[in-house]
Amino acid sequence: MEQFTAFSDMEKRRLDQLICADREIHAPKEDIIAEGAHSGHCHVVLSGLACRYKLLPDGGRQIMAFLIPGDLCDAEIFILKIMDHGVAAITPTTTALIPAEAMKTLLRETSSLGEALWWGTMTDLGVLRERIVDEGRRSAYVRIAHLLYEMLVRYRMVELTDGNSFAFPITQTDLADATGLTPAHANRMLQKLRADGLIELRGGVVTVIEPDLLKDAAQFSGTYLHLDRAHDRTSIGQRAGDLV
Amino acid sequence: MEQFTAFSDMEKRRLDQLICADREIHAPKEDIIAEGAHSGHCHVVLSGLACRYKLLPDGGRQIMAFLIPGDLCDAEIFILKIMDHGVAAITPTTTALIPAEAMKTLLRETSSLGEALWWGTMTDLGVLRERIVDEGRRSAYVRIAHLLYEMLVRYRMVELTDGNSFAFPITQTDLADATGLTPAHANRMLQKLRADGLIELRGGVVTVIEPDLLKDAAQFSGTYLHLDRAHDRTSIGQRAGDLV
DNA sequence: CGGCAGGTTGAGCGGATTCAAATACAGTGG
DNA sequence: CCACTGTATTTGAATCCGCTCAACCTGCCG
Repeated sequence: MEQFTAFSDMEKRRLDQLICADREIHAPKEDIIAEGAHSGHCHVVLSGLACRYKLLPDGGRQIMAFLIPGDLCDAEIFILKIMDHGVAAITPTTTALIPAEAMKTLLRETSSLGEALWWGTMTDLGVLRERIVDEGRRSAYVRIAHLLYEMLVRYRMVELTDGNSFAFPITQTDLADATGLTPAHANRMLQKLRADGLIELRGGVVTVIEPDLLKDAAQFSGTYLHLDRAHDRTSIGQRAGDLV
Repeated sequence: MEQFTAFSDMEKRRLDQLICADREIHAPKEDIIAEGAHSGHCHVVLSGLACRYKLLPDGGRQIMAFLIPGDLCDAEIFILKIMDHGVAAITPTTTALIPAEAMKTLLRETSSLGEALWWGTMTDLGVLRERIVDEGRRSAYVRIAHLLYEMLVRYRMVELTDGNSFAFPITQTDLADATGLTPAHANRMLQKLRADGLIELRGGVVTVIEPDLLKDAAQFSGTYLHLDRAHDRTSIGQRAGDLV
């Protein structure tokens, strides 16, 4: 959230306080929030990797978003009765629980935090729209490239990259579920990306060998991530803004 | 927005006041807001039909959402610098302009309106996620059925249906751009829907002949529209909730 | 050592695309 | 009232991307 605006010390302290209060640890494949659930608190990912997903009548699964540290799992809990989708851990994941009440009052009191939450939600909308473009109009090869490049940018934002490498330990089945492909085809496209020398993929670590070429291959334009408001770009995760 | 919660008379008056202040009329194919733009006010659709879209380098177009009366075109204008996508009129469309300032102060003053805006945004997120499932995992036939059924429900919410008919004068090219298909194939699937006796389509008016069958064919589950909060369902557009 | 999950590979199929031409249709001006 | 024009819809045939479904391989863990 701090991408959007600088927080005052007091605001930071309040956030820390909320985050430290209560935590959960989730094992891989475990639901953090199930579809149809309504809990009294909000989950924030502190470490690990999770995903939003929906199951289909025919047994298929569609992953709609990956959640990395700093992401809010269920902002809708403020307002809506039930979750219209599930959130599951992919790797072991720790989350902080913030009471919905606390969140609501927080929004009323301070405007910085409220605006930051709006920014996060608006950015989520942008990411979803981009994914629709992906699945609607881009080829399998481009889709995978796009997903990987987007994850590189997002991991940079939270300073979880090592150069052009980042830990992204998803199975190819997950990748397929996220891109709307079959595992077999996702595999072939992944191989092509490697053969083209754009990326490397070993032991759950993605290394982008040619960021510029990958960006081109992905037809990536980062405006939808709205990093332009970053208050101090030089300090933000090795300048994620340079990638967009 | 009134789907979510009843407004007080004062709140209604304030809304009316804002909406009456300033208006725009847009011709078909005209941009209401262009990609990359940033205006100082928010657009609300009063009549007509518009769409969110993105253009692709290869000349293709992806429609990400249809906007019907009552929908907000550019909620992001509060927070974000620029639009990451465009909004264009499909039929002649009138919009009300609300100064971003007025909107911001409105949110701080009254909590009902603020929550309603959150509800609208959260619902938008849900609709986008459902579209991702659509394009990722559903066949062309199901996709078209789903889109049409969703529009039936949404038009009911704003009481713009006549029985199971509603005016939805989009071209098949638009339909194809929205579903991620080619016009030729969209046409064929549309014909199949008609041949199967599920819908009728004449002069820009969609008539759903067999709502239940269409819903099944669409694999539709309306939870993502979050109509459960409707404060007085019997009064809401011929009970749109009954369709979900 | 066996079991299992994930990754890789191949052959054949089919849904959706491409591209083209034919047809319907509404609006316009003669 | 009818040609004329441009746009939208319909149809056909060939092609291709991505799917299906199967077998096979690899590494890891008990």
